[in-house]
Formats: sequence, structure tokens, C-alpha cells
Amino acid sequence: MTKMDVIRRADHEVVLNEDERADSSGDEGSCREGIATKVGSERAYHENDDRKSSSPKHGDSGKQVVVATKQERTTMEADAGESSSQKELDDQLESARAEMVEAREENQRLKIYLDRIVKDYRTLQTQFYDITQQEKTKKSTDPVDDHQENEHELVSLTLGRSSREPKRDGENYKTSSRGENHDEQVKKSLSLGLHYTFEASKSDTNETLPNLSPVNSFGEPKEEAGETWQRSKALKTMRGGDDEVIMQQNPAKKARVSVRARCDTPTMNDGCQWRKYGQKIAKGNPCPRAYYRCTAAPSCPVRKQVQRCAEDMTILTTTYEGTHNHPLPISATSMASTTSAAASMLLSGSSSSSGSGPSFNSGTIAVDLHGQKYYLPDNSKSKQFYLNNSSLSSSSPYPTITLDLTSSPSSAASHFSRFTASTYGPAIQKVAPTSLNFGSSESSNAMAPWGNGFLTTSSQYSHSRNQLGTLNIGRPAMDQSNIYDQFCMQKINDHLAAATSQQTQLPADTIAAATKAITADPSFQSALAAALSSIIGTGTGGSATGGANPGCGNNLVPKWGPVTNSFSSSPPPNGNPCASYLNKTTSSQPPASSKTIFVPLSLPFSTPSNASASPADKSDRAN
DNA sequence: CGCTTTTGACCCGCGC
DNA sequence: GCGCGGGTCAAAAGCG
Repeated sequence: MTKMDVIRRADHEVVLNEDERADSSGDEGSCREGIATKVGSERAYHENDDRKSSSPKHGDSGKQVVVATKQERTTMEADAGESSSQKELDDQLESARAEMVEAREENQRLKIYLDRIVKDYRTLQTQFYDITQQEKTKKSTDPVDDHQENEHELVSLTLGRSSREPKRDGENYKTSSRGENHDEQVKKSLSLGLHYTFEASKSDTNETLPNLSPVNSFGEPKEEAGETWQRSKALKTMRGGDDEVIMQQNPAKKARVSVRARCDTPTMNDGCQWRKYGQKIAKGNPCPRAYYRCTAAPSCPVRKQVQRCAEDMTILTTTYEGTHNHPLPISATSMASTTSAAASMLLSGSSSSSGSGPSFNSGTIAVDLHGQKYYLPDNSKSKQFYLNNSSLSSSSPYPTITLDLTSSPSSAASHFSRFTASTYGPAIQKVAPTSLNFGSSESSNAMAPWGNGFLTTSSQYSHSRNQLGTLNIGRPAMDQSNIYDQFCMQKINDHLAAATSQQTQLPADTIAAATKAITADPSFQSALAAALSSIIGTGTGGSATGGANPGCGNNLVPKWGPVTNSFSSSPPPNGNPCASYLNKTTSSQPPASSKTIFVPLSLPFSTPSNASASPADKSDRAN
């Protein structure tokens, strides 16, 4: 502080002020975020400094500045005497120069901070390399046992960095399921995945995939011709793509989240913009299946399939696949987060499904829905077993979570919603005697503990909700949506890490483990609840985005009733996944290899009307 | 004119 | 190898 001392001698008042500023701004605990700003201001100070430095090459010396100022003042006093204006100018000059000195000191501190951060970063990077190298060495010796660990690590390393083509996603699963040498796949994927992670952040890695396949390893000598074409296609895509394409890489991409709801409109309003790119008549279902692609961003990989149930035309099954790589409309954040969370957890829980079939742990399944815990004995009479390989395709290898928002006939007062976690094998459904209150209005937000859109697992909220006995799901407020989205995605990522780490402790190939991870995770439950609110409370969805798909949430209100009489117990007449699903979910004699938990929902929807006739209404006609 | 939808063709995986 | 079915592409048509 020698410089400041000199200045203090020259002008006490100014230096005092500057001293205070220096103290306040020189906080050692300043966060990293502030450094960039301060560094930026540093440059400004320098420029200012250069401009104000009249005498050559003295800009770095505070003493010289002060001396010059003293001389100037002395001269002025001698020649023209004191005048108020001159004093003011003098003071300003002193103040500015003191600022310059203080800024230099601050800049020095910031540089020190920056150096420290860079050093820390490099240290961590070195450690990271060391750890990964050790893991690689270790896994090469024991690939089978390390598979899960590897997946865990890889998932952690590559969250949200997928640019994989959807086409290839399916191929990954299919190829893996074909029974290729899994150990070899693991080895290859291990090395190549890590390699690409380090050397090419844009590489199309498959680290996050449950079933690692050489298909995703570029330059793999064993690749087939067709796969080569697809691979080159994917390479082209990712090389030509921007960072958003890279960021779209997400383990959730291959998982599917299916939502079944009663809806009169062709599609559910989830807040996103969709473009229909295809329509097919699925076998066994006269209703065509429509294929939609997210158009909010050109490179967005998210797609959805919409199909009506053959047996109950009011039931619409929407299956989401992928993760948005762009900012979402407010009304779409909930659904997107939910699908991401559900899919991520599905993958993390089923990532070891390459081996034996799913098996369930005995005992009870605990469902903690935002603090509301439900326990279902393994032999509970209320549980319903069914097999659900896929919501849309009975032969689909995709892990699928089905959110069933249709009603149940067994409850006159409250309507049931089924949450189905389905992977390659039996799905788990859970029953819980609680009530979900989906509110999209301001009032509901005010009443709901987390109805303002902030998903939370706070015990306080859970407690209050428990007291109410009602689970209120509110729509995120407009001004809070960003925070909500960030929080939700953070929770999703947190869960991914948790789920994958948990995976190492669970028996391999245990679907129950995956389902437990899903259902016991508050973040997913939060996201699920938010998604449901997004689906049902569609006040701002389609109208806000101008999407092609009008909302049906408002239509849900009058239509929402115990209609599951249509859920006939007769076997599915065909391979229609929708019908199959219905029958399976309501079967009184379900397969003994899955569990069912119902989450009864009371749905006092308060959704503004925004549905409108859509050209997609014609989608129901034959293809 | 630009965007979306339609729709037949095509690709691919899978089962036989 | 062939056929089937799911999924996607892309040109044409529709729409505002």
C-alpha cells in the first residue's frame, strides 16, 4: 500500500474514499463469476489510465502522479490563485488518479486469482487423467465386473454431450441385444469412449449407453457396411454441427417416456414446437401413428410419436425420445425435464441389462413422492403385474417409462394415474393412496407447497403436503421458469450420478433396482409431477409457442372420468402396444414378474382453454 | 414465400 | 434370402 500512502499524503479525502473502495473490492472471497467482470473492468481501467496519463511513461507510478499533481496545484495557486472551479477540477483529477492506482492493485489481485484458478484447473485435469488411465488399465483386466463402474464413470463424464443420431441410437440397442461379444464391446467402448472424450469432445461416443457397442466406435474394423454408412452420417452430422448438437448428447436420448392421457386433440400440448414428419399405420391399430420432430431448434434430436389407442380412441399415447438441446418454452420445460430425468434414470437403472433378465428384489418397494412415502408389499393384492416392453412397440428395445394419466374404474372419488417404468423386461407399477392436485392457476400455485414451479424435496414441503394429503403440482411461474429449469436439470444430473453410483451396489441386471432408483428419487418425482402439470395445465403451451399441436389439457377436464371400462381384460387382439398396454395394466392376473403401484390422482384441473382445431386432426385418418 | 403436412418410397432390423 | 413391420426421407401439396 505504498502507493496509497503517497496518495494519502497528497489528498486525504480522496484517498480515504479510494481506500474504502479498495477494501471492499479486494475481498479475497470473491467468487469466480466475478472475476471475468473484474478482468473486463481491468482492461477498462488500463485504457482509462493510458488516456489520462499525460506525462510519458509514468503511468505505472503513483508517486509520480502525485508529485505531478502537487506541482500542478502549486503552480496554479501561484499563478491564478484559488478558484472553486479549479479546486473541483483538481479534486476530480486526484480522484481519477487514485482510482487508477486502486484499479491496478485490484487487477493484480485478480490476476493472482486467475492464476490460482488456472493452476487448480490444471491440477484437477491431471488428476482426472490419472484416474481415468487407472480405470482403463483396471477394466482391461476385468471387463465384466467393471462394466457398471465404467458406465458410471462415463455417464458422469459425458452428461448431456450426445450428438448421436436417433437412428443409431436404436441400432446401438439392437446391436447390443443381438448378443455380440459383450466383453469385447465393453473393452472397445471403454477405450474408445475415453479416447474420444479426451481427444474429441465432439465425438459421438457411447459412454452413456447401457449397452456399449462397437457400432459407436469410429474406425472400428468390425463395422458392417450399413453401420458404416450410418456412422459416417453421424460423423458428418456432428462434425458439421455446432455446439448445441454436441450438447444434445444425452443418455436419455435412447430412453423413451410415454405419456398416456385422454385427449381429444391430435396431440398433447407439451409446450414444444413439433413438426410432423411421418405417419404410419401400425400393425394391429387402425389409428395411424404420427411421428413428430422438435422444430424449436434445427438440430434438436427430440422426437415424439403420437398414437391413439385402438380400444379407446380418447386415449392418446405420446412417446418422447431424446433431450432438447435448446432453450425451451416455459410450458415445455417441465415435460422436457421429466423426460430427461425419466429416461436418464431408466438408462442408468437398466444399463446392465445385457445379461440375464430382470429380476425383482423381494420385500417392499418404497415410493417417496416428494416426501410422501408409500410402501407396497411384494405380495400386495393391489399391485398389478404386467409386461410392457414398450408403449408403442411390443418389440422395441427401447427402455420406456409410461406415465398413464388415464383413469381407473376402481376409484370413484379419485382418479388413478399409473406410472410405469418399463425397460427391456417387466415393468413396475406402483400404487399409492394419495391424491395429486394438478393446478395450473395462480391460486393453486399459492396453495401448493411447490406449486410455484420450484421442485423441491424439502422436508418442510413434504411435511405440509403430507398433512394436506394432497400432492399439489403447480405450473412454474413465468418469472421462475428459468430457475425451475436449471434446478430441475441439476436435479436430473444429480440423480444420474446418484443412480449410476447406486448401480454399482445393486445386483446386475435387476430391473427392480432401476425402478427403485426411479421411484425413490425425489428429483424424478418432482420432474414427473411438473411434467404432469405441464401436460394438464396447458394454459400457455401451444398458444405461446405457436406450435402445430394444440393443447388438450383443457379437454381433459370434461373427459376425465372413470373410463377404464374400456380397459378390457381380454387379451390384446394384436400387437398393438397401446391395447397391449391397457390390457396388461389392468389385468387382474398379471405376470408374476413385475410390480405395480398406482398413484391415485385427483385432478382438479384448472386449465385455461387454448385448444384449437389442428390440421393434425386429419392424422387419424388412414395413411 | 415460407412453413407444415401429406404420403409414397425407402432403409433397416428382425424373424422365419 | 425373403418378407414384414417400424421408422425416416423427401417431394408434392396445402396453408396462412
